[in-house]
Order: sequence, then structure tokens, then C-alpha cells
Amino acid sequence: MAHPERSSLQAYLAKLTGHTVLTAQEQETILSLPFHIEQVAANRDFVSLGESVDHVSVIASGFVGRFDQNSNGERQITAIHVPGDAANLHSVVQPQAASALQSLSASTVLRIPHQAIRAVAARHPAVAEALWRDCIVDAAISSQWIVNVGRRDAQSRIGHLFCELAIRLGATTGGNSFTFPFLMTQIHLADATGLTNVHVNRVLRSFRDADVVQVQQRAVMVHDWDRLTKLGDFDPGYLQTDIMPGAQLRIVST
Amino acid sequence: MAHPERSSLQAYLAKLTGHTVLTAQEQETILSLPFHIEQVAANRDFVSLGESVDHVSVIASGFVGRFDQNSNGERQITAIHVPGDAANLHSVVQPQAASALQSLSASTVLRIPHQAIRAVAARHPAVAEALWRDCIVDAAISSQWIVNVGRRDAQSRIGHLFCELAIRLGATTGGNSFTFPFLMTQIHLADATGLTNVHVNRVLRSFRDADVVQVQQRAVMVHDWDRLTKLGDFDPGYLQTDIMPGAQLRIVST
DNA sequence: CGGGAGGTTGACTAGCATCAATATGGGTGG
DNA sequence: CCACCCATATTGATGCTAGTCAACCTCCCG
Repeated sequence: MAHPERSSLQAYLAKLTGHTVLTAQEQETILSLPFHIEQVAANRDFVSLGESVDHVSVIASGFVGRFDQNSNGERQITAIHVPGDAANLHSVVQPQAASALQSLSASTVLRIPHQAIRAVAARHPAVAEALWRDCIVDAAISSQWIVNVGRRDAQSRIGHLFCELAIRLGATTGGNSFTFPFLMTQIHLADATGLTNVHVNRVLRSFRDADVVQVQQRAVMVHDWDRLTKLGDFDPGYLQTDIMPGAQLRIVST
Repeated sequence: MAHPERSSLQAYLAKLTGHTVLTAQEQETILSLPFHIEQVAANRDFVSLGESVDHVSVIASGFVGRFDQNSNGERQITAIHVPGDAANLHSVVQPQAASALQSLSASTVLRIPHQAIRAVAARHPAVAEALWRDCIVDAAISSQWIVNVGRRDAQSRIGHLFCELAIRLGATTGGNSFTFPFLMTQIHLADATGLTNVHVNRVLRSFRDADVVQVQQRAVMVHDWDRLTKLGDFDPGYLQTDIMPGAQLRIVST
């Protein structure tokens, strides 16, 4: 078990401290978690449906999708994970995978053994709380996806997904116009929104023509964030990433 | 704080022990949780969007929906809760509600203070694990809903929902033909499946004509479970309710 | 007995799927 | 370094599923 540069876990720790108050010591235990580094090529299942896993996969680089499918084999992406996310934290308490994890681009994945996470959680209740809360944030995003595919038209679905990613990638500090990495294809976008790749392409063209956003070379160039949030019917509250400084939660005592 | 007949919590305990191994003593602590009983009329929000709650709502009777909505006010049900479910267990670690809870029928709700749940979880790690896992099971159902509204046609969406409810209500022991309570309207069904009530009505008629299922007087009469599971593209694995006896999980030591 | 929520049916429409053909471009091997 | 190739992107033509609008019915509850 290697302990390569702990800094690779920094991004995940940052996500946790974004919603939960952790002491310096608790933060230290997270940064000291052991892991294996795994390089994954694009479009590769690295966790298969039904597989029983003994480790959590933290994304260090690249985009990863959680895939479900219907019996016709039509795939639906039910979550997109970006660097700093634990893609299957839930496997700590539910090792049998109910969905597959597939890389959307070439990715780097940190594999942390369940055993190590359970040990830390058992000794530090606040860490256990942070992990539990992290799962809840994921679930809140899932709920929004249900609304997205159930009650929005094609433009709003795609617009909403762009907004979600912009916020989660911390790209929205640049005013009304900025760029963020988008390491996935139009086909993936179709799988995520419940549309066909053909229709996705048409919507993207309409966005380009309207000068709202432009997708190019694995990046999204937002030209008009205001209009995009309206088009995408987007309310950032649910992501919990814009909590007031100091408003993070902690239930167990310090 | 009343301690009325603890048996009201039995249903929820049964749900927990369905996926997690708990000792007699741990089970006892759950049954001794304090609660208030609340009667709720149909179509009433008893948890509002954005509200900060200090208690978990366990459903004792009736059906309850978790509602999200887009900015047009079109509502989407992202989860349906039946007796024995904790509708917002996640509020223990995330008190601010990201979705509203609304009764779909007249319902009885047990309000358990967060404080009491946290105290039990702190003293009994296995209970904390069970609660965390319960949230994960909910999330797995959410994922399936995304597939449902994203990648299935109207017949399959409604068929799938019927199958999910049949399993969760434990109604499937009666062979190929049986009945289960269905305490919601066609409008609710539309809100849950991302369809219009008009189209729901047409699909239900086609089910009736094909002699597959019939909805009548707040009950679903399944005539052909085999055909329904095919129509609904249904695989029960994700519900975790059919785990082999003895295959429930427990990570912390006894 | 009256009113309102929920259910049913018909006619028409719109948004997205489907099928098909072609363009582009990044990566790989010769 | 070039040529090829496969994945991805793009565009057009056509059809179908589900939405919309509207009218009417039914049944439960007060």
C-alpha cells in the first residue's frame, strides 16, 4: 500500500470541509488514508454492475460517470463525478455496486480500502458524520437529476447540467463569462440527460447561435452565465457548496 | 414527549433489520425512541422546501411524496414513501430540507427528534451504520427513478413504479396475481413519472385492456405480475429487500 | 343535493426520436 | 511525418410518442 503525495487527497478533504467542520487532527487522519493510484483510459468500466468492491474510488483527474441501464441496454448516466469527488463512498456501507462506474475521459482514480475508512470513521465520529453527509449531498444532486429528466425540456436539461458542473468545478468566480473543463462527449451528455446524441447536438448548436455557451475542445465556454442559469432553470442552493462561511455543520462534539 | 405504543416503530425497525444485522439490545433502543404522532390530511405539505427541521418523519400510515419542482412550478415527485419508511432520515445530518414532503393521502406520521436519534447513533455504532445504509438504499431507489424518467417510455415508467411499490409493500408473495394499496391519484402518478395526468390515464386504460393491472378504489390489482415486470423493465435487485436470509450486513463488531 | 376533486375521452400539436448520410479530427502505426 | 481509421460531431428528412386544450363524467364529501 503506497502513500504517494498525500496532496492527492487534498481535493476530497476540501469537499468534506466545504460542508462539515473538521478539526486539524481529523483532517490529518483523512489526508493520511492509504490508497492505490489507478490510471484509467476513457470509456472503461472500473466498477461493474453487481460487483462487490472493497475500496472507495476518489477521482483525482478526469470525469467519471455512474451508469445504470434499462433492459434494452440503453444507458443512463445517473451522476457525473469530477476531481475531488468520492464516486462510490456509499460502497463503505453497501459494497455491492448497484451502478457501474465508467470513465468519461482518461482519469486518475485513488482507491482507498474500505477497511481504512471504517477505521477512521470508528475513531472519529465527526469524520463518520462528514462521510454520511457527503452521501446525502450526492443524493440531493440525484433528486435534482430526476427533476431534470422528468420535468424539463431539452434546452433546460443541458443548460442545468452545465450550471451544475460550473458550480461544482468552482468555475463561476469569473463573472458572467468563463470557461471550465468538460471531459466528456456529446454522447455522454445524451446519456446523462435522457436525450439522443442527435438532439443534444442540435441544442448545443442553438446555444452557440444564441451566444450563450459554446462547447469546444473538451471545455465549455460560458458567454452569458445569467442567461444560462435562466435557460437551465438553475438554483444553486441544493449543491451545498455556497454555504455561508462558518455555516458548515457539525453535530458531534469537538 | 409521548411514548405511545412502541409498536408503531416496529415497521421501521423491520425495514432496518431487513438490510442490517442488529442485536436485541440495539433493536430495543430503536423501539424506545420517543416520538409525537401527527395526523396529516391528504395533499398537505408537512415539510416545506428550505425549512430547517429538527425531527425525522416516519410514516405509520398513508403514502407520502418527496416533491421537487422547476421554476414553472411544475412538480416532480422524486420519491414515494410508504408505511415503515423514514421519509427524511437524511435530515439528521442535513436539517435544511432540499425537497418538500407532502402527504399523498391522509397519513399518520411519527416525528422523532433528531436529538434522540443522534444520541442512539452515538452510543450504538451499528445503529448509526443501519441509518446510513438506509439512506443509501433510498439513494439507490433515486438512481432507478432517474433511469425510469430518462430512458423508459410511458408504459414502462408506470409499470416500473407499480413493481417497485409492490415489492416495497411486500405484496408479491401471492403468486402471479395480487392486490396492494395505492393511496395516491393519477395526478400524483403523473408527477412521479414525469408524464401528464391525461397520458397516465391512457396508459392505465391500456393496462386494463391488456388485463395486466387495474387501478381501482385506492388499490392496484395486479393480474399478471410476470407481464408487468417485463412491461416495467423491472429488476428487483436494487431494492435490497430480497437479500438472502442471513446476508444482511453489519460492519461494526457486535 | 350541490360542489369540487379526480377521472375519462377526443382532436390536434409539438418536441424529440429515428434513420441516414457525411464531415471532422485526434491518435496510431507504418 | 504522413496516411489512415475510428470515434465523434453535424445536418437533413420523416415519424411517433406524449403534450396540450377542451369537454364531460363520476363519485365522494359536506
